[in-house]
Amino acid sequence: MASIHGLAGLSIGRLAGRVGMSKSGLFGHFGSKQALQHAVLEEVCERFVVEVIQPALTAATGEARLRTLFENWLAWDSDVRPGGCPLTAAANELDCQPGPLRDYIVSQQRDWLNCIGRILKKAVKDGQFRSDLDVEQVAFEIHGVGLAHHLTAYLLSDAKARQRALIALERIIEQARSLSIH
Amino acid sequence: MASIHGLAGLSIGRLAGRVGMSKSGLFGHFGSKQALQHAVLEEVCERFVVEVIQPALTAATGEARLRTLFENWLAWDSDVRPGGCPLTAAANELDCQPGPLRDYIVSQQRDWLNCIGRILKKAVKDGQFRSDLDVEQVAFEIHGVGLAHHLTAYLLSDAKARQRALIALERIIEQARSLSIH
DNA sequence: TTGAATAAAGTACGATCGTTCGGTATATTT
DNA sequence: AAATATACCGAACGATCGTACTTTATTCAA
Repeated sequence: MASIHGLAGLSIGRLAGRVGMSKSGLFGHFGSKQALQHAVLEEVCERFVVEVIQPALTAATGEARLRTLFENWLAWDSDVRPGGCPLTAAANELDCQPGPLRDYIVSQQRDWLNCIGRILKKAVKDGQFRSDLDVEQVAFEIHGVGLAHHLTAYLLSDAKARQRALIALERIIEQARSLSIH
Repeated sequence: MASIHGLAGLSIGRLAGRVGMSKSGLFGHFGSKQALQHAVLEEVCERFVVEVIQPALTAATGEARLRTLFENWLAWDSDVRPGGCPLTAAANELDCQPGPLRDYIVSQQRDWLNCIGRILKKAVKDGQFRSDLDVEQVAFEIHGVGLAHHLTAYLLSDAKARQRALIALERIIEQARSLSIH
């Protein structure tokens, strides 16, 4: 519900109806709407770690791990959830609404970029990627590919979204591998 | 208001208060909330064309035009509007809510990608970019860089967002210029 | 000068929002 | 067995939502 209607559109009454409870019965478990929203975000983040990050950490390091992580991300984004990644939706919804919810999303977003960054650094250390690679820059670009995938798949309903995203990643990897041209 | 609180959070009462009118007085001009939301989107699109696309069409064609378009886009995204590009926000908000509003956003988004695509094609025809360039793929990637810029600037409040986006564009251009490596 | 059209305001409606309160089962502890 | 905590419900609150109806100014054409 949060991924479709947004965190603000996730109303307690409708949610209670969906799970077969009364409004006040559901409300009692959280105490406030903001606490419910926070709980939703925490739950989604936990699942994200389990479904996207952890399986990638068991894969080989460096380039292969990066590829696995990215493919897991695409699968996560287009899998069961009817509205696409709820974190991307929340990030866009809250990007200019200060408060604890936004703070939480910001920290999670930073963690995500750092996660990509760490994998890239390992690939540099292992000599797969060139030594002068701007890791944060590449993480920024990979993140952008994921966002484009989200919109292309869900807004434009374009079946080629996944393929486009994979090609874009390969292009980024290829350029991270080769020596810089000046 | 739409860029901060979303199109759903743009309430007629609050908007009327902001412009110093009564709720019903403002309502009379539109007839329904959906018509108001549609009018907002149309107004934003019109401004987007005037501020981003049109000035780029007067610049030189091909690569230079692409650069100008992209820089105009970044400026538009980070300029006056307190919540960043309202179209990106609306696209994310409506991506899974069928209806005329979503249809409108979809068509505008397609126009935008086609606009980028046409400029790329001209650059290919002029020999600036390689002849076997996958134009739609590059448009996809450029779009992704813009989305990453939006989130990096507004959610992460990262001052380097603009620089990151410009570097990413240069990388894409560089790769569109060189011959493909197989 | 009269009449029609328009713009704005005021009021009110039913719905839904988040939230509070009081009561009633069911579990758990003592 | 008694006491206590927990889970849930129904009802209600004040606020706000989008929308409709009525009325009062203002503008403009006949």
